Amino acid sequence: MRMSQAFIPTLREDPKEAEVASHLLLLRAGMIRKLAAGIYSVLPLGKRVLRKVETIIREEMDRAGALELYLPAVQPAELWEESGRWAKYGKELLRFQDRHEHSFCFGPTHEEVITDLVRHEIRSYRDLPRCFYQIQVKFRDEVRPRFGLIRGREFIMKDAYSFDRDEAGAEQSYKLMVQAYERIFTRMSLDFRMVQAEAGNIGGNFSHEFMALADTGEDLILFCDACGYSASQERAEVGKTDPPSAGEEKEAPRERVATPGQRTVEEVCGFLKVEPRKLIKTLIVQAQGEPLAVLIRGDLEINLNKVKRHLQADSVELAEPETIERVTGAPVGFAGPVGLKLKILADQSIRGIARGVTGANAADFHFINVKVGRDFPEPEYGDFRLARGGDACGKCGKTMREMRGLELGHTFKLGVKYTQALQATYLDPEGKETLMVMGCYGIGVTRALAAIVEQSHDQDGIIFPLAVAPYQVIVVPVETADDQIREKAEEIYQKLTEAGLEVLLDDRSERAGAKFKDADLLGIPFRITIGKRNLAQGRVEIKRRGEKTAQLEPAEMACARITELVAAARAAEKPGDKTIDE
RNA sequence: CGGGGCGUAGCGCAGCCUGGUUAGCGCGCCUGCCUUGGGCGCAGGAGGUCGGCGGUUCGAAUCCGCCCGCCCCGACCA
Repeated sequence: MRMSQAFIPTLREDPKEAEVASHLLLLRAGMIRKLAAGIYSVLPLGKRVLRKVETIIREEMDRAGALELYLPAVQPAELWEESGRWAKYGKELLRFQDRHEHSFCFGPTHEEVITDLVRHEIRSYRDLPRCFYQIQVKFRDEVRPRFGLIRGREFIMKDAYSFDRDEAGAEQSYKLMVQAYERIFTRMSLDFRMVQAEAGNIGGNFSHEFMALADTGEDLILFCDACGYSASQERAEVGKTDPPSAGEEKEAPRERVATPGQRTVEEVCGFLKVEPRKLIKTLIVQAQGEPLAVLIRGDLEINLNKVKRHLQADSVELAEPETIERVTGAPVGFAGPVGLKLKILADQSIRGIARGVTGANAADFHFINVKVGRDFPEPEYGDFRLARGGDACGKCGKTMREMRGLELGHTFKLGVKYTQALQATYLDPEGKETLMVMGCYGIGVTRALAAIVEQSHDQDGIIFPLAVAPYQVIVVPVETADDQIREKAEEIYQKLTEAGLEVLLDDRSERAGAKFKDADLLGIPFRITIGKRNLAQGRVEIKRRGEKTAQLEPAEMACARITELVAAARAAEKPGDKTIDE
């Protein structure tokens, strides 16, 4: 492609709306433009990259035996009512009506539609297993779209759905997808980790996230270097830690002290001059409407997912102030376990506290010197805390590290959640109606593009991995007015293109500096520079984007050399088959 | 939804507090010359509902009210 014919509106200055690298550089490189909050146009250069990302995904999904199809983006409300999600999904679901006043939504995901299709079309065990996928635009009306393509409202997603005869088959399908995912992200040269995850809105009983490591990532991931355990913060289990104060301090009689207006951990600690870790924080939660108390050390945060899992409840949320007042007899901020007539769960962190501080279940009063087991019965212990770096690993007890991550993909073992709701059954060999067992697997395609840029850029712009670069080579004639230079550039451009490479020829009559700046900004992996002095000696310059120095090559060797370099770089990016089978 | 910030030319900004000819600057864009190894120089030029509506005033980009949009933090979330 000749740059004079292309449409690559690069920006010299930073658009003020962009703060993170991927957003900024994709805008500056002329790959995307914003239409509205969280809604972007993808320009030709960006589209080329996106297509490459999609191609990698297609190749690996096909290799895993998944079948590509295309499902409607506009979906009838009835289907969502059948699965129960019309009521449950909330405001993220964009709903609207057609001219007949029938309700529809713009699909944020496609479990309902695919399950509907499959229940009508698959009747026999002979037709199973099957895995379908599509690459398509989704819409989720996010509360807060941000960071450009990282969290858009409209975005492109690859979603796949597997249907199996039984749990064992579903596990096999899941494994296949996980392997495909590892190959996909490896081929994109992404630095990623697969972590255990919470299933969230999609549901199901088992799930992993694929996280690109990035400081701008919105999620925290926890790792254990010792045993390899890795999980999202929402999910990460924390091992038993030593009792924080047992043995250190003698017990003392419990006392009721006035703490007027001191509600938060911070306030109470300031007022009573104690460390947050001496506090026993008492949270009133509701599990399916049923109130109960959860205790946790004052310096820690609770993870309601863990409470939910422990109780095997469908929903667990913090109680409303009215409920708290009703069950504790005190306004918010003064709840405590002493004398509380509720089921009490406790995080391991409060085990053995001998002189703790708790609310007194009375306005403006706290207890000090509270001893667990003496002043209130030993509660039901569990792991309910939000994991942080430095916490003990839930598997081996060694210390975990935390890192920021950007969710690229999410895999779920759904079980029969949707097949049951929509009655997707098949006849087994004995002629018995049986529910299909389902899995679903998503990849944020547009987000993957953002993640690649996030992980691979420098001061000057993007550094695209070869596999997804919009063009592999950019040919830069330094003086377009010079016939010799122009002709040589033209010749190299033609030859490389004929050799099957994707080449951009900067035939604009810009100055060298401007061309170099743009070439760097766009992140094209290889640059061939043709200048007067070198050409006089029959040489041209070859430079790899991201490397400081360039190599001089005889002009007639340039094409062969580039072809060689591209092939070598391509090979280096390929996933080794070995790394996949762990 | 809570907190903070912003909306003036394609992009980045000044002007607003303290109302007053024709609303400025840099970059980009167009024309010409010059130049050509890291966004060069010179000359000329085009481009504006000052986010919208309403109000105050002789007069509003500027003051007041309402609304809309965007960005950041938080809550939330695949």
